[in-house]
Amino acid sequence: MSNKRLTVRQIAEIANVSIATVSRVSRGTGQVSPETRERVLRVIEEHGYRPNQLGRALAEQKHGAVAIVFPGLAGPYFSELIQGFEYEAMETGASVHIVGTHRRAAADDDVLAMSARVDGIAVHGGTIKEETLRRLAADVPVVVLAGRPLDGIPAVRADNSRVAELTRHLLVDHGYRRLAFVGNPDGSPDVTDRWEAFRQGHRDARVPAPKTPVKIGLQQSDGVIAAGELFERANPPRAIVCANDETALGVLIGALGRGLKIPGDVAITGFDDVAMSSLVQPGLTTIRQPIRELGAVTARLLLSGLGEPGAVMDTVLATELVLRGSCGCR
Amino acid sequence: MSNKRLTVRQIAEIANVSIATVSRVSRGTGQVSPETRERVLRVIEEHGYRPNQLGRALAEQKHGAVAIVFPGLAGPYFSELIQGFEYEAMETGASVHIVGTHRRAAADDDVLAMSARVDGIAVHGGTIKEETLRRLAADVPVVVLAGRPLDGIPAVRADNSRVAELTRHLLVDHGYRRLAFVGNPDGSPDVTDRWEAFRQGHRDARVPAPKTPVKIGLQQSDGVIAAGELFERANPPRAIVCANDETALGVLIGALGRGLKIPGDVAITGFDDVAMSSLVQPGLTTIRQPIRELGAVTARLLLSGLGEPGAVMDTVLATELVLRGSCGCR
DNA sequence: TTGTATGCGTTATCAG
DNA sequence: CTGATAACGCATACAA
Repeated sequence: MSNKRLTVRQIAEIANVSIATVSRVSRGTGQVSPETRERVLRVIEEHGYRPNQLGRALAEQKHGAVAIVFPGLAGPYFSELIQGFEYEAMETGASVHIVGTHRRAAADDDVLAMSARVDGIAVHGGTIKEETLRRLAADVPVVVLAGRPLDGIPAVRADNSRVAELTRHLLVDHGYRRLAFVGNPDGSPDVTDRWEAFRQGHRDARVPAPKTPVKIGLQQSDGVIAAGELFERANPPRAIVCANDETALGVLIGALGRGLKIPGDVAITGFDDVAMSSLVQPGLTTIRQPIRELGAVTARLLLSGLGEPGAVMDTVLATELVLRGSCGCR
Repeated sequence: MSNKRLTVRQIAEIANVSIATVSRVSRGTGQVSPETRERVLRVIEEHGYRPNQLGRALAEQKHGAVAIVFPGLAGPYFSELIQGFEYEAMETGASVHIVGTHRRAAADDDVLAMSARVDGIAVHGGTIKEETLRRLAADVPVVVLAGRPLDGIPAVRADNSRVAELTRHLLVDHGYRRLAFVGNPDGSPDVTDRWEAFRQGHRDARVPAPKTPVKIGLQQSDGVIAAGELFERANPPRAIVCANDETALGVLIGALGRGLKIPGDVAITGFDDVAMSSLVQPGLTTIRQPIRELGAVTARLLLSGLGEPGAVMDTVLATELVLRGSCGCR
């Protein structure tokens, strides 16, 4: 186990060339005569030589790695996001550190420490304090993912304002009253935007909006818990707008478990359009955001060398309203 | 942005000492006189000096990082597993690379490339070929997570055999016949073990077992799809044993959506005991495995320097049968 | 086209 | 207790 690998020097000696030539051959840069290249290549192949990442990193003054920071990893949203990010990063040969803060106390310090190990960091909105974000950006290139630009830090996000359109659809097209919003705006820029759009939709339709959202997390289990609260009310809501599909599915499961009819007794909508949303009965009305693309764009931005004047500071990706059965359509 | 950090040399110059002394002070090793230490410490503090990770890594000949390789990141199972692993790794100051293979073609190569960047790799069962695993283990310490030991490679896993007990419970205590197993044994050691235990349970109860499982993935959406297939059969199963909770929840949602009664029309069981399982109506009967602990034990093993003679080759963590409403209990 | 020599930032050894 | 100095493995400007 753990055989000692050979170094440039040893390969150079065996192939009877200088270490410079070995380096040139192994990384394909500079001019090398065909015969020499052939010979060196054979030795490299034969001994399974691969340049030591540590030495290379030090010489090149770069880690060849980037990091992406999340609140947690649960659910298909993060999975998709990471896939998009990871794939794009791999393309350029960079490896990816994934940091889940899991609302740990030391999370901010961990992220700061991470800055010493990577060439850039993507930070998901709502994971670390703004102050920490600023300090981080002083050490290393940073992109905010699913949040707003801050000072010189660029952001990549989806168009959450479409929730206003969805809300208007429920109020006007279906004529529902007594809507509820499920999701906690505190600490999540996405949820904040969606809650605001929910209220905007009410204003557009000239219907008074609820004063407070049902503050709860973004996982499916949170949705079940929210359902428990909402359906026990004396005057339960006619329609429930959830901050994401996961909670919407949780609410839907809670409703189904109570024998409620959807959308007959209650309409439910989400945000994301994850795989489950088109599979449940009835299908979940939601807003599709290009999650994978979000991750990919973030990675590209991070790896394209930020900070030049005239750089893109805010990238907002389009979203799309997807009408299925759970809102009352069809 | 990206201010250039100071080096040992500059700190040494400012503090009027040698770089050796700065190193000693900054890492707290060796003997330094109180006055000198004080002075150097002040300079370090003042200039916010932190040793460059690249230089340190090269000098110490270690990366200070470990990796954990997964098939995908979807679902609470992986989230929990990673949390357990990450927390334990952070304790020792190591950072964590998370690699999702996402059934990519180049996954094996990516994992191999990863070996040049870390001090150890935990590989989840069913992610890469055995051959790749062996080559990997030649380069770097490896632990198999949720799989079986291979050659010299140790494994950490949960006791899947308890599925036999669960199966027996359904067959004997509840007297169900026509059970189905949902999950694809190919490529997942855990599912293989559970499928085998399912058959063992039938043998124990002297009931003929189904010849084939419903081969499908481990996500909730796969469960919904499985439900579609199972409930369309001319002779649908009386009880469904799922390879994990996610698929079980998917099946349950599919059943609920069709208006089926659980457990009246069909009993459903899972494996894992994720948060959702105690929240759905009826509660999901399942087998609890200590997911977080699984991750933690793996990290500890990986960081404790493997490979000595007499090392632990196989760690099997206990699981527990959790009876709720979905199997017919209560 | 090829080789020599230097730098990258630390840690660690060995004299003093 | 402190300081020179040698690794660590690679990339690259500069010479030949």
